[in-house]
Amino acid sequence: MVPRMNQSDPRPDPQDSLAHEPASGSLSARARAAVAPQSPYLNGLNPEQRAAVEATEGPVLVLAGAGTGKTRVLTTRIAHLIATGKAYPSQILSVTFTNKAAREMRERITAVIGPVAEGMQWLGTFHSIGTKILRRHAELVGLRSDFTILGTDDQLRLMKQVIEAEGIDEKRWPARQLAGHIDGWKNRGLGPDQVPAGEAGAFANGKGGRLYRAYQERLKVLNAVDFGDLLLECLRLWREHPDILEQYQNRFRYMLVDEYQDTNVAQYLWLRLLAQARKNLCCVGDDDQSIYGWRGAEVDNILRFEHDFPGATVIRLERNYRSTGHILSAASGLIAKNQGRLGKTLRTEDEPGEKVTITGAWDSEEEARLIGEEIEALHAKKHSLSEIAILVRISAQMREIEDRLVTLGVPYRVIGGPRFYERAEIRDALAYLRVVNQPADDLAFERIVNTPKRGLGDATIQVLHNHARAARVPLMEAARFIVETDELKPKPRATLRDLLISFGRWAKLSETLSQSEVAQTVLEESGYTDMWQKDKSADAAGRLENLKELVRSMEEFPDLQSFLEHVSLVMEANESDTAERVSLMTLHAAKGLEFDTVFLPGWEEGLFPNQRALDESGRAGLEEERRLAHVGLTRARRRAKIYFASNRRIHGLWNSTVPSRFIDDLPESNVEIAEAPANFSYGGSRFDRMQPFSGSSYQTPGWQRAQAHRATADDGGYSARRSGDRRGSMLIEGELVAKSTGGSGFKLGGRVLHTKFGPGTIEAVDGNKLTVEFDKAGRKMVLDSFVEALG
DNA sequence: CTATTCTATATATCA
DNA sequence: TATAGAATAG
Repeated sequence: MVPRMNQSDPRPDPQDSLAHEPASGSLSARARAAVAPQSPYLNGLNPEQRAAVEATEGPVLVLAGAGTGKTRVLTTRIAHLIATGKAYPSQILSVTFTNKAAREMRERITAVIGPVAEGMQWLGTFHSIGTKILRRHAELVGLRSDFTILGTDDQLRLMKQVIEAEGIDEKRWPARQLAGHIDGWKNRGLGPDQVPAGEAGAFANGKGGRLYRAYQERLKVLNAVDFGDLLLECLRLWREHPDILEQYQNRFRYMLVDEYQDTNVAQYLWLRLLAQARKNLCCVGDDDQSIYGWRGAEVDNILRFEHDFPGATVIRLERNYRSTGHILSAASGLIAKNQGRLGKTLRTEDEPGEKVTITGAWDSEEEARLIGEEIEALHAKKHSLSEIAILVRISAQMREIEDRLVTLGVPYRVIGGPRFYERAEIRDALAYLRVVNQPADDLAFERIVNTPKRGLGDATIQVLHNHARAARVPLMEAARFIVETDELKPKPRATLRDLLISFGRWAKLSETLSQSEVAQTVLEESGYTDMWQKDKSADAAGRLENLKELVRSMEEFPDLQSFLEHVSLVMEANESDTAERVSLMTLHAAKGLEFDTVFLPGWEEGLFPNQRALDESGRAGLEEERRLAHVGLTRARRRAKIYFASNRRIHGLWNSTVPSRFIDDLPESNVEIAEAPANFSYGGSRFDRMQPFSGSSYQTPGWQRAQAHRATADDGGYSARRSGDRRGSMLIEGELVAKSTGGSGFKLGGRVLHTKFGPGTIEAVDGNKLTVEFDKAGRKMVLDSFVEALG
């Protein structure tokens, strides 16, 4: 029954070989408890924190406001459980949301109680723990223990296939949308049979439920799960096999959950099943920091805790150790406007410090400039750049700010960009390795059959698919069959045969070479590395660098299998450089971090609070946005600076905007309005002045787009003329428009200068479109508004 | 089959 | 504006 243990888990488990002492540590831990009744690790905790650590029995909810020492409580509590001998490290289940959090917690526990903490095999994310459990009992839920975990892209591809197989028009009912529904159901712990009839009909005229079921069946055939399944299948396992549930209930003497406000229904059910027996469940969280409702988190879980777990102890941590008085009061005043909260009042013993500043800018460009100037000023006053952060609502805000920082030469780092393992080149490389490791991995196979391009396009794939489906075999096997027939034209047939032979060879290779050598070989022989070396686009070099990094990182793993396992669950960009840099990130990415100075641009209606959140979730959406604002403010230790702009470009078009209602939510005594900058000239947007033209051809999307282009891309002459006097812009617009519509000024054979491509010769003129042979960049089709006549 | 052009679309993110 | 995916031309 209990299949082989996870390979990455070499330590014997006291529960598996019952009544054995763990290898090391526990003796010393108990000795420590006996010798040191004073428990030094408890020193320095405030009374609430200490209560939270010592309330070991029964359900406990710790409401930990921002900056109140939450992590400290969590780690000390675990240390306490171990040091007092209440549980072995292996008997404590400790769940976090990110691997990073798990890693940090392990480190901090180790710092308190020493290497005993290494024995905490059940410290991890919901997903990693779910995986571990599922691998042990895979066959009970219809999987093999070496199942693959699908990433988002594989998931989508699979859903697309399912939709097409059902004969539904994929364009009318996009896979994206189906994925949204299925994710939603999984978040709520609903299997295909439990989806409410009304919702099952929400997709493709009532086929939603059926597609969900078909998708799950396909997953089983592929011996694969998606992220949601890692929890859902655990639930099913435990419900259908109470004896197994009981094993785990007995094993986990104490359970701790971090960031409880972020749990979804499935996670709640998962925890509740486990906690039913012993009830020693301690959840730590902050309802005021729940910002993931859009991906299924239920604030209700935390609001309902006392109801769900009768007799629960609730402990509030309200003493803030991070921010100065004004910042804290501003944040508290803001969040107090929310209805759905348990209620806490953060307090500090720190000085009031600086007030929160609010600065209005003319447009987002000026906003970026002002922020840049302030950063330079702070830097001149010897403030560390790594103690400065700019937190934006949406990542589209980043570009303008980055541009500004680049011009100023301020070093910065973007946190939370595309994850390392989500990058195209990494996913491709992994797909190769997956096929080598598991030839039946159809999704991976399909990803790379024609990457790099080798002439195996849609047509060939279609043939493979037909065979695979008819014979009910993996694509790889179907391919083997087909190259023996003459169904394919000679060329693709030969290419496909070569590829198959290569895969055979690579699979053999992995018996003799180390996995990183195999990877190196595969990437080279497949022509994948070549593909990027030939690519002369700007980011190709970075991609090659990433591939090298991937190969390097493989060396740390015992074999390919466990590497792939790790990779599908974790893998993060290892840019832990400590260089002096300003941090730029979204508010979501900022949760859990803190900085001396925090810039908060874009506090405008529609952007923040975000219109879409309002449209989709009404008041709940607004409250979540407000919590996000609260999170932003509470990241600041000493200075919080809010900005709004009166004009902002959204999807390339300028809109005039209204300051965010959150600005009015701030208590007046804690904020100050920063003086309007001197070169600030009111008098309406230059775009307001277009109004007289409304109804005319100037309102066409194309013209507006041209306007938008001009506003940013066209540098040089235009911006020089514009500088200083926005009122005069009307004339300039007219002039420019005349230039492009009249088509004058550009003649065949004329010389032009383009801001990006440099000088070139005009080869053709078509309205406002020019075909130009650039001296360096080759022939391009460009809009005339991007070039300037030379000579 | 591939390369180019066109067109639709736009939160946030973590496994 | 930027990008991804689809349509289309070669």
